[in-house]
Amino acid sequence: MAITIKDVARESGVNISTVSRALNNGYGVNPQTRDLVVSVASRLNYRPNRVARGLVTGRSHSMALVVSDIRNPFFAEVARGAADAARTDNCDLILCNSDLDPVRQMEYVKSLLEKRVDGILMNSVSPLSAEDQAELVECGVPIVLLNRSAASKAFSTVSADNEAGGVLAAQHLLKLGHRKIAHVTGPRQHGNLSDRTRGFVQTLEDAPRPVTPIVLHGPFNFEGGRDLSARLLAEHPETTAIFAANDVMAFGAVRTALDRGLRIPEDLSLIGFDNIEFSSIIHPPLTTIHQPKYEMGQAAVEILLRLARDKTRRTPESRVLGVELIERQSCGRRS
Amino acid sequence: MAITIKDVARESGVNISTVSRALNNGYGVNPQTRDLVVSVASRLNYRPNRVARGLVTGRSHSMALVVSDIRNPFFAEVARGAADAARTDNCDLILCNSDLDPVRQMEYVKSLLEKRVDGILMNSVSPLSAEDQAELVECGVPIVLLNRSAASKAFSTVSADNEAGGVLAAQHLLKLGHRKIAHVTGPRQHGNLSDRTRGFVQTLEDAPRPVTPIVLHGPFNFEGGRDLSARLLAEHPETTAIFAANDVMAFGAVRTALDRGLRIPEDLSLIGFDNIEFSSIIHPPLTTIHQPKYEMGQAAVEILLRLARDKTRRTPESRVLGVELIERQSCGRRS
DNA sequence: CTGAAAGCGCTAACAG
DNA sequence: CTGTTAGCGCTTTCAG
Repeated sequence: MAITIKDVARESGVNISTVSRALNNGYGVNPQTRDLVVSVASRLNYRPNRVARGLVTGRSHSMALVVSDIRNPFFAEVARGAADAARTDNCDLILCNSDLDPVRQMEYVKSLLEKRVDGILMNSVSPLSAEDQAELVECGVPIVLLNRSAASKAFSTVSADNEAGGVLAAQHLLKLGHRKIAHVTGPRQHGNLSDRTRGFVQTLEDAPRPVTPIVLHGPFNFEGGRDLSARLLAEHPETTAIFAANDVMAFGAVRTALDRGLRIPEDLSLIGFDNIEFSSIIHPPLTTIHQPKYEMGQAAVEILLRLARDKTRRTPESRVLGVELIERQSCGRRS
Repeated sequence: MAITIKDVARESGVNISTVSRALNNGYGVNPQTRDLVVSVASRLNYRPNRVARGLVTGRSHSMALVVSDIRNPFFAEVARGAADAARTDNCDLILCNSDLDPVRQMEYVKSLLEKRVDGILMNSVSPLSAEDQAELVECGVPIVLLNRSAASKAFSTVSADNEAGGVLAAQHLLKLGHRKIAHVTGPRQHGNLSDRTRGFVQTLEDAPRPVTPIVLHGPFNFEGGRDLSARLLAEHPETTAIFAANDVMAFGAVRTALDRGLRIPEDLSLIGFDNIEFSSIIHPPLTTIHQPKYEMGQAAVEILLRLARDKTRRTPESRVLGVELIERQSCGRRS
C-alpha cells in the first residue's frame, strides 16, 4: 500500500494531526517539528491523498469543462484558458465532450456532480429540457455558461460581445464602400449567432445610405459556409462582400470563391468571426472579428473559483468580453 | 448538506450497507428491498459521493492527459479519443498542458498522483531529468507515452508508425517522378520526427535510381515550415517536391511558395504529415500522411484501463498504429 | 438476504 | 505547540 500520514507520524515520532498541520498551512507548529516532519515526509516520498482530504474538506479541487467537441479550435483555446486559470488555485480541469447531445451532456453532468467537482463550465444548456435545466440550477454546484441563453438568468455566464462584433464587421465593410453585402450564418436558434447577425444587420440598415444585407442560414461549419455562399453567389453574383458567422464558415466561402474563379479580395471581400489560429495561415489571411477565447475560459474559471469559495451568497455573475477587428487581407475596397 | 447514503437508509428503513449493495451491483439483495431503496434514492435525489467511494476502493475513476498544448489540433484529436475511451469505463479525463516545460510537467504529475488518478497519458517524458523519469517509473500509477522515446522501455507507449509514414511519402514522390526532393522538419532530437526522416531518406536512397534529399531542421511549427522552405527554395530553386514533417510546417511551405509566385502542385509538390482537419480546408487541399490520432488516444486509454484493473502484473504494453497516405491536390508529376 | 462494525486517509475541533 | 478524538460518506468483511 502507498505510504500514508500515519507512517510519517510514526517515523517522526509525532501525532498525525501534527503532521497534517506541518504539511499544510504549517502555522501553529514548532519550526523544529515542522522541519523534522517535512524531511521525514520527503524521505519516505509521502504523497498526501487528496481524495481523503477532499472527503473531509468537501472540496475536490477540480473543475469541469463540458464542450461540444474539444477538436473545435475555439473550445481548445477556451480550454487552455480555463486549465491555466484552474491551475492558479491548484485545481485541475476535467474535459467532457457532449456533441451537444442532451443525454450525453446530462450523463456527464451527473457524473461530475457525483465526483463533487467544485464547478462546471459549459458551453450551452439550450439543448437540455426544462427539467434538466432546473436540476442544474438547483444542484448546488456553481455553473457558468459560455454564452447568454434564454435560461441564463439563473446561471453565471461569460461571453464575447457578439453584437458588437457584428457591428464592427458591418462598419468595416461599409467603410470599404461595399453596398451588396451578404451574411452567411448558422441555425436561427443559436443565441450567440443571432446577436452577431443583429449587430451586423442593424448597423447596415442604420447607415447614412442604408444597406439591406442578404442573410442565409445553414449548417454552422465549413460545408455550411461553402454551400451557402455557393447558393448566394449563384443567385446574387453582384455580391461584393460576405460576413461569415465564424472563421470556419468563412473558409468554406473561400473555397467556393476559389472554385468559381473569384479572387479575394479583388472580386469578393470576406470577413470571419473568432480569429482562430488558421485564419492567419490560410490564403489570403482572413480579416475577422477576434473573440478573446483564452480569456473567456480564464474568466469563467475565475468566477467558478470565487463561487466555490463563497458557499454562501452565490449570486450568478456575468461577464461580457470585448471583441476586436483584425484586419488582414481578405477585405478590399468595393470593386 | 447534501443527502447521503444514511438518509436513504433511514428513509427506506434498512441499513446503509443494504443501500450500498442495492445501488451498486445489486446482487445478493432481495429484489423488493432493492426496488424500494432505488425508488427512495431517486425520490430523495440521492447522488452517491464518488470521492468517498474512491477513498475505500482505491480507484478514482479518472485518467489524466498531459500534453504540451491542447490548442495543437493533433492533441485535441488525441484528447477526444482518450476522453471517449475513458467514458466507456465511467472514467473522466483530466487535461493538463505542460508546454513541454519539465517543471510544469512534474508539478502536474505530482498533483495527479496525489489525486490518485488511475492512469496518465503523456506526450513525452524526454524533457524530464533522469531522476524525474525514474520517479515516474516507480510511482505505481500506469503511464503511457504518446511516442517511443529512449526511456520508453519502462513505459507503455502508443505511437503511429512514423517510419512507415516517411516511407509512404518517399514512395509517393518517387512514383510521381520527382528527383529534386527536400524534407523540412523539426529539431533533431525529436524522437517521432527522426523516425519519419529515416523512413523517408532511406526509401529515397534505396530507390532503383537513388535520390539524396536535402534535409532541413528548424522550429516544428508554421514559421519553421515557412522559413526553412524559403531558405531551401532560395538555395535550391530546382527543388520540385517537399515533404514537411507535419501539416502545419507544410502550411508554412505553402505560404512561402505562394509568396514566391510558385503554383502548387504545378511548380512545387508538397506533402505533409498528420492529416489535421485543416489540411483538407486549405487551398490546395494537402496531400498528407494520416496519423490515427483519435485511435491513438483511444488505444492509450484502453491500455491504461487494463493496467488500472490488473494491479498485479503490470507489464508495459506498446502499440504502433498504422498510417496512411491521403492523396489530395498538393502533389503532381514532376514538372 | 440483511445488519453491525471496521476502516479508507485525512482534517478539525477540543483539550491539554 | 501538540495529542486525542470524532467524523467525512462510502464499501466490505463478518455475523446472523
